[in-house]
This record gives sequence, structure tokens and C-alpha cells, in this order.
Amino acid sequence: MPRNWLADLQSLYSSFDPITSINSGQVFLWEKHRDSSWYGVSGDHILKIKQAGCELFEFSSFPEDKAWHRRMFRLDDDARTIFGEISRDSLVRRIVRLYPGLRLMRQEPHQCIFSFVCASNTNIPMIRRMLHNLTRKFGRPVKVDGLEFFTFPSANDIDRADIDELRSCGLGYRVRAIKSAAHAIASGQLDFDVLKAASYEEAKKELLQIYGIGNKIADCILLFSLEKLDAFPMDVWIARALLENYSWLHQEEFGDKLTLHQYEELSNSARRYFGKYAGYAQQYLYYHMRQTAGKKW
DNA sequence: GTACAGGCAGTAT
DNA sequence: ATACTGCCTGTA
Repeated sequence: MPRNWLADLQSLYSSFDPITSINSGQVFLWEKHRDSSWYGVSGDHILKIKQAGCELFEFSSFPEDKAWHRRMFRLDDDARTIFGEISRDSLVRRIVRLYPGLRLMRQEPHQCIFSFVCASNTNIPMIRRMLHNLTRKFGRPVKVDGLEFFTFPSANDIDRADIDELRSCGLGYRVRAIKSAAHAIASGQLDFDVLKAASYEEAKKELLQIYGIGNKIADCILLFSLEKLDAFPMDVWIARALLENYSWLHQEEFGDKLTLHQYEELSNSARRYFGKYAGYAQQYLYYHMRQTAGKKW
């Protein structure tokens, strides 16, 4: 580790870039409009980020919430400590320097659950389309800067929603999974405060009870909305990254598709290796894989 | 036409 | 326990 690494970290921390973060594949409902402003949907709020200069951003929200960006981009976390914790090798050190503005985001739990249930066996443009349709059909219209947006529907909204109307959002066979998740939340079976206070293992066990939530989706929900920064969601991109750069982390060979056992082994090895902020390392590796693969979303 | 996309659950071995 | 298969839908 270079001697000036800690001083380096301080400068990395100050280069926080919300635009990179919202475009790193963890959130789906953000759009760019005229004059370089980005608008996003988070629960009942429409959020806005305007780039006012190099590394200078203005954050606003409708209705007003002056602190939303602190919460959403986890600016209450100590990025310096986190970067230090996950920098276990030259690869992570390199990509933290490469994308110093990238942050893990804190999402509304219900929106996060519906988003990642929609994400099963499809691609990001399709996920965006499904969620966009859901907001238009079941959300509430909000005018911001002369543009029309729709809030994200509540679990109750989805729980009460008509099956055919849900189907018309392009969800396909995911309708059943969306419905079961909505009912679990609306009925109180899933209690976000309880899940946040619980350990990673306990909270994951609860999520896995829900029809339509498996290993990967559960880990995304835990990491992005339930404060489990040690969760390490394992998808084909991350598996590839681990296979190429951390072959010593796993014993057995595996192909493109992971078996249940392989998922557990890989994810848990990565969690042990990267430590309590493993999920942050995952986001960096994921973003780097997508960047180098030239994916546009 | 056919393969494929950031999984999951149900069924068969 | 582990492997195999179908699944909505849109795009290449």
C-alpha cells in the first residue's frame, strides 16, 4: 500500500459523483432531461440533480426534502473507512481510483423489492420499462419543472392492483412474484424496521420465504435497502469477475450458470474476503465489469 | 424463425 | 441434495 494512501483516500472521498452512481445499475427510474438535469423517482418523491459545474451538483426534491441526497448516497457513511476496508488487493485499489465518485445507494425498501423482483431473467432496459409502466399505472402524477412524473406505487397499491392491469405493464410471469411481495409487505409479514435491525442471515431467511425472491434478489434487497453492507449479490458479471481475478476464492470450477451451492460458496467467500463492506466492493467490481464490457444499458 | 437476457420455482433424478 | 426445465416479453 502506498504511503500517501490515506491522504489519497481523502481526495477520493471528495470526488463524489451522483450521476455515475445513479447510472451504475443499482437504480432504474432516473432520466436525463434538458439542461443536464437528472430526475429520479424514490417512493413518493421526485428527486432532481443538476450539474452546476465540475464536481458541483444541486440537489432538490418534490416535495422538499433537503437531506435526501445525504441519505440516498450514504454520505453519512465514512467513505474513507469503506474504501480502506475493501482495498484488499491491487485490483480493488485500482478501480476505486478509477471511479472515485461511485457510491452505493440507499433505496426505499418497497421500491427496491419490486425493482429487483422485476429484474429476474431480463435486462436493464426491460426492467426500466416495467417499472416505468408500474409508476404510470399505479403511481400519482407530479409536475416538476413542467415535466410530468409519477410516484412509485406503495405495497398497498400493488397488493390491491388488478392482475390484468399489472400484466399490461409487461411484467409477464413476474406478476405472481410482484403480488406475493406486495402482500407480504402490506400484511406485515415483512417488517422493514425488523429486517434492518436483524443480522444478514436472519433478514435473508425472511426474504427467501417470499415467492419470487431467491438468493440473488434477496442479496440485492439486503444491500440496497436494508443496511446489510456485507451482502454480496452474485450475478453472472460478478461471477465472471471473481473467476478471472480471484480464482483462489473458490474450490470448484463452474460455468455461466451458478448452482445454489456455488452461489453460496462464492458469495460467502467474497463476504469473508472483503469484510463488512463487501457489498461496496461488489458494486465497484460490477460497475467496472460493465464499463469494460462497453455496456450502454 | 431462433437465441438470448443481471433468476426463480417446480419437478425429476 | 443436485440437475433440469419452463417461463413473459422485447430485441438482435
